[in-house]
Amino acid sequence: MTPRSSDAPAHPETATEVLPRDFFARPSLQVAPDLLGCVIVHETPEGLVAVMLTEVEAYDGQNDPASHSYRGRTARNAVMFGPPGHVYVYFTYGMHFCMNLVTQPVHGSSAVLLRAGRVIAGVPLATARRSRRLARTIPREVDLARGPARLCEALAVDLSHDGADAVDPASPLRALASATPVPTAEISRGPRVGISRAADLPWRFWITGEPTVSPYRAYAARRPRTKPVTGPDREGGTISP
DNA sequence: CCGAAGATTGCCT
DNA sequence: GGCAATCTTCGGG
Repeated sequence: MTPRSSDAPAHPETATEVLPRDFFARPSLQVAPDLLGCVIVHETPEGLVAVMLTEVEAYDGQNDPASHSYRGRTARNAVMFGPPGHVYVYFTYGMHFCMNLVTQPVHGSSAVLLRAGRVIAGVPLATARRSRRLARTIPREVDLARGPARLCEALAVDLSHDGADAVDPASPLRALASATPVPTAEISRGPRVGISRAADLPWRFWITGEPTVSPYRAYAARRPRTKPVTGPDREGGTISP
């Protein structure tokens, strides 16, 4: 790890220790609100980015129709069937990553989706990462990790991190305890965002009034894609590889 | 095998 | 507010 000349933390907001594995060895509905105020740190050759979690969602495995593991184990969701404290990352919409932290496998597999956070270290790096994708928008600081795919991009988390152990102190990607726990009175809860099944369950938790919390969007079915061209082949011939 | 949905986001009207 | 982008994964035929 990084050598320090004294015991004084160089960055107070990133000096807390990793959460104990037991923290995650509980049902998702208990872990989720407790994750608010906790910090995800990712150290890469580019530098360090830390995000304080402000919005999360609980998924309850095979007891939850909205969970990726509802219908059992597959190659994609295998990590959720493993030990708690590990990272489950999935790829969606052909372009986005979302990250979860695995919890107690009471119902076969469970996890908490990290929906949003506030970047508390490495703002310039997070801004640079986000800016790469944006053609006509300059990201505001509060938007850097506002939404699950943005959070992953700000932290440079992708499929290569699927299965990473977030409670290993030596891991570049770690989940740290909250320096100042969020009082229960400041936590709001409501329905999860963008899911079609079990859409009414209030399993989304966020810090009340936090500007980094993503806007709620109800599930909206996408209309069928325009059908492939049927008609004569305009190329009129074969195309050599 | 193939069709369709998807724990989203950004940009345009 | 609407819709395209973009492709993996899953489940049904």
